[in-house]
Amino acid sequence: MPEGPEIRRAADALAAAVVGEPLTGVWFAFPELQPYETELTGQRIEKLETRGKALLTYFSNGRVLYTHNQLYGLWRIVDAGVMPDTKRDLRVRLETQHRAILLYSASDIVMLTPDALATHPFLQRIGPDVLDSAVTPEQVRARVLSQRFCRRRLSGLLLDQAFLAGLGNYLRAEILWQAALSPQHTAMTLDEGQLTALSDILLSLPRLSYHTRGTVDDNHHHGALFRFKVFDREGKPCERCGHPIVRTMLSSRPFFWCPHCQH
DNA sequence: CTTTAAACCTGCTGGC
DNA sequence: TGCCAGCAGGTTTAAA
Repeated sequence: MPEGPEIRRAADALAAAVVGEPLTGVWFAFPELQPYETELTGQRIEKLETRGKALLTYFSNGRVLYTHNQLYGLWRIVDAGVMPDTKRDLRVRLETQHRAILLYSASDIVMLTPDALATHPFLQRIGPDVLDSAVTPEQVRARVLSQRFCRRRLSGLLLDQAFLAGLGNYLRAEILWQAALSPQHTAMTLDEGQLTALSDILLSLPRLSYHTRGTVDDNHHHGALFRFKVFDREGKPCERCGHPIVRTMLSSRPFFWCPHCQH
């Protein structure tokens, strides 16, 4: 159940485990990927990168594996030869001499080439990645105000990967709380101060989550350093004003906020 | 054009 | 204990 920071964390851990080592075993569950098992064996994983919530695994023969965890995908790292017991369905296994990386449950897995990345239906459509250090608050501000997005309510806008890639449902709630904004705003109803705060927090909060290890640790257990202020805290007191956090549905997703101090 | 709803996908939780 | 409905931190598509 990952958003941008959790996917990037997973990518970091996977890279540390297998990048640069020759692949001694390659296994795919999906029939359309099985033809690649032979050609990838002996190759190396050169790097793993994230684009929003998508993860790209680059192989030394020029292939690129696109994976998206959606709600339920799970990457794991194990010692070579180990097959952990789980009820989940294994989809990808990439093994080196010492370590193997396993992808469970994900249903959105495609083999591409670097040239094909630009035309992938998801990658071609997503906006700037909030974890891309080249993206600045000024750029975000301009994007919020652009003709394309300025009429969208923040409740839906922040979930739209075409606006900014990597945000998800917990970040939506946490960002709007941090900016003290109602989800009903559009860019056109924000004053200068609100606009500046929002543009800043849209980047700083995902980056904080990433740098504080996200909401789950590298073994996908809860208890990491990033603490929710509103998400999943219905009824608990708002840390800013003491009034109870409210749960509602927005854009067909659970939304948590403090109606008393988010305006 | 924007927003909402439903579908798809898979795993987990809770109620009966 | 077993089964099923409903839900989830996602995305796409259709409908309103």
